[in-house]
Amino acid sequence: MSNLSNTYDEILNSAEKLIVSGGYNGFSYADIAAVVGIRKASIHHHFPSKADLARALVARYRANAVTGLAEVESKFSDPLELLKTYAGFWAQCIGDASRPFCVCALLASELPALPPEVAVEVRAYFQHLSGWLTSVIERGDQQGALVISCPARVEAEAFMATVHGAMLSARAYGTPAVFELILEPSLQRLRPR
Amino acid sequence: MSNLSNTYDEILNSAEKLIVSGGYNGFSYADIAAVVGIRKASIHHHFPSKADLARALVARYRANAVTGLAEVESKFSDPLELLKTYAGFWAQCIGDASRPFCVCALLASELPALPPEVAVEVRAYFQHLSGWLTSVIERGDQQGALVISCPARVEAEAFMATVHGAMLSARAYGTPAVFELILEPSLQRLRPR
DNA sequence: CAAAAACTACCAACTAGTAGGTAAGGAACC
DNA sequence: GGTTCCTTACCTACTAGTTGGTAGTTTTTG
Repeated sequence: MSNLSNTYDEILNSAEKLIVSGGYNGFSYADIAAVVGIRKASIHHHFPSKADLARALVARYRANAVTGLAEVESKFSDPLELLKTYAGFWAQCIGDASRPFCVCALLASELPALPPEVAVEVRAYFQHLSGWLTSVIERGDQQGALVISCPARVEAEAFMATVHGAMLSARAYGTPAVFELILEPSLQRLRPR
Repeated sequence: MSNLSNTYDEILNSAEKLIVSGGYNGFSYADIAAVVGIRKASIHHHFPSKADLARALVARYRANAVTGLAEVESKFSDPLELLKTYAGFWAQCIGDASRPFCVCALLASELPALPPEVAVEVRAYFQHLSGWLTSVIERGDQQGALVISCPARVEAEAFMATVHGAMLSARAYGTPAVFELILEPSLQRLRPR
């Protein structure tokens, strides 16, 4: 019986918003307390240290990604459709500003300054995502549903990098549309003629 | 008569190192003071506020990029060689850990939390780099020295995004080699057969 | 000398984190 | 049914240390 609006999750939700906009050092217990409507000390009850909070946050984020990707895979079987859906998810998140950046992409950029237990979670996210993309692309290649020009693993790493770089550009320019602009040719290249 | 080891530049140099590892909120005047060997207050003599320091830092970074790209362009005329040199520059920086990340790519990720005057500089860096890449690719296309599959501007944005995303992946995995792994097919695709 | 660049000595605000207390809700026991 | 006991979740009040920034003074230097 998980409560939809329990304090634990509300803390993680507001921390996620804050972290997405300013990174690990860009939020404080005081910030979260103000948003959630409790006192600073009460956050320590749920998350003894800031590193605990961030670790839990990234772990939840990663778990959601794992189930999310699995769900997409159960809905579509065409590999190109899978990649399009993944890219489309972010295009929408960035477009409507509901989730304008990937938590793990942001944290990866400041990885050397992160508590080790958080860094481990971030790395695991990258590994899972790249693994998923590799398997999709590999299958697409075998089925002839995708045209690849280098090993599936490399194609997958390049695709993931393009997605993250496109996020960065969209944020830098302040124009969400540039994300789709960049992704379009990447997807086009994989389409069989 | 610019002094090679004046305090002003030393402050910027150490700030750059610190910012590259932990972002805008990942460094403090105290950190810089410890590295440079002066007192905190002396930094305020050169840079009244932290935003001033960061703005000056990114402005210098951007100016170096502008002259650096112009220099590369005066050494090579082949468009593909130019792109390879740019990518190779970062491959080396990441490989020998001398400059493991682009200051502006990092700051772009936390753009919403940046002082506006810093954000402006970051945006200008992106615009210049993407403009340079566009002109190189456009020329390559006209000369037949490059094979492009979408408008030069789009190709340029995609190339820049790939570079930044590859940086992120190299940092996330902790393996510099992944940067070159990702860039290689991007360059290969542009090569005429 | 005068300007530049450093210094000492502060400050208020904020940082993560701690100590100790209170109120509410069950479960266990008689 | 009432009492005891433990747990959860919050609170107030505090700590030690850090943050960016200021005022005023001394040293260095062209």
